Amino acid sequence: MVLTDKHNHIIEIAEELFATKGYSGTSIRDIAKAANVNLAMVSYYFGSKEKLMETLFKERILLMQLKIETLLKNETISPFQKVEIMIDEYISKVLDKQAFYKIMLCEMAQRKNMVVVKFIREIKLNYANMMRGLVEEGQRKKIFKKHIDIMLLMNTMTGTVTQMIMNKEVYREFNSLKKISETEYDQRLKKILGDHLKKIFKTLLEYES
Amino acid sequence: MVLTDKHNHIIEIAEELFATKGYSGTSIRDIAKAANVNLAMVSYYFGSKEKLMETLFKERILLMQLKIETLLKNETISPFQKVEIMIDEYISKVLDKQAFYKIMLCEMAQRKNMVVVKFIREIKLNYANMMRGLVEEGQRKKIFKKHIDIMLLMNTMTGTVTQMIMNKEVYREFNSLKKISETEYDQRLKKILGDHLKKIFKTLLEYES
DNA sequence: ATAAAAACTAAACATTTGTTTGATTTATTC
DNA sequence: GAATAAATCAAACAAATGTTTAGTTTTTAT
Repeated sequence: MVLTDKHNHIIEIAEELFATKGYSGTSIRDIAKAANVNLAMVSYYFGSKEKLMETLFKERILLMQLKIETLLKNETISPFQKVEIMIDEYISKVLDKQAFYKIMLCEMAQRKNMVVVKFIREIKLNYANMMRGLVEEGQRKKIFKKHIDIMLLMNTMTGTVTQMIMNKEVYREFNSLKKISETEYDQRLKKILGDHLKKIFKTLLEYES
Repeated sequence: MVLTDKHNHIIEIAEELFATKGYSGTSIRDIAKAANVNLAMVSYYFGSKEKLMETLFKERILLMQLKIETLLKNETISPFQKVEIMIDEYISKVLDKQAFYKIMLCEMAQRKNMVVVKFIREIKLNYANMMRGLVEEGQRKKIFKKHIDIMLLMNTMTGTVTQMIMNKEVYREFNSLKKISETEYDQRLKKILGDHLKKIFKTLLEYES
């Protein structure tokens, strides 16, 4: 299925609405109105609401994949530096596609659409396998500890980032950051999260020196 | 509003359905059928679907509050031991009410019902303030570092636990734990999460010795 | 320029939705 | 035990839902 500009436009609108109102809470009429297209066009383009959701996931999944094959082979960078790069890349991706991440989170809880569940599984395994590659390299070089629970580590990363995005308002209020703009806050968040997660990963991965 | 056994029964059924199908994805007919009561009874008892959701939150919020006032005053326990107790208590609560946590997570993303949003804010602030009490004690006693980002720390805790619950299947497959039962897995999870989070909190809170 | 295909539209379709009604049964009160 | 209140029920209600239809306009290909 080749996606035109119109396809992508509808997908983007749907993404925003699904994130804020949920999949079931968003009607095709909502999407059509917000996207400024005729009601029938959504079914015409995607077949059904369900298929629209699946297409959305199929599209976004590509953007979400961590691509660090070349990074893995690079011998001039230390294993932990690679981990740091991976963390930064992950944070950037999520901050860039916050709406999609919210949808993914809800769909993870409510395993209703099996196609979607499969996609999420795919992302999770991609992350974990990527991480496994990095960890094993560090272990071979005797820099990283043995017996690392890779997926637990990944879940600390994804969970922390997710919670910080979901709890923006409370965080900003708790830390008196109400004044700064959303984009400036996101910029700060990137740094805060990066530093925080790198510190955690360092202590859990590297041998004490 | 005094809740009878019938109220609580409907709430429990609704909790399970909301968690697996989402609020909008669950109809009053679904709830009535699963709870084995007449369709009209749900509106009769709670007024509306929305009010049912709000009652559910009002009920669960009480169970979720971390109660460590007495713990805080206890002078025979070290600050970090108190943190450990708080972590364990949190994990127990979440594992005990997984369905509710899933609902909370989705409602956090889709801030549709303002009453619910207010309740979630309340929980978050309760956690953060509790933690602040613990951290400040440790800082006064020169055991904990200065400049702790309390809510970031809390979000690492809540996020890690949430992700481990949401990704059970993937985690079990990735670690070849398909054989063991759900309850046995939850038991293991409790220990794994506890150890993991305590290690993280230790390095982020305490001065290196 | 014309025929065929694709894009688009308004209207209609059958279900499903949350909620209410009005009647009936059960429980409580005096 | 009669009167009142509460609980329960089947049925009905209007509104909203996803999808389809049948007709129109626009684009493409020859």
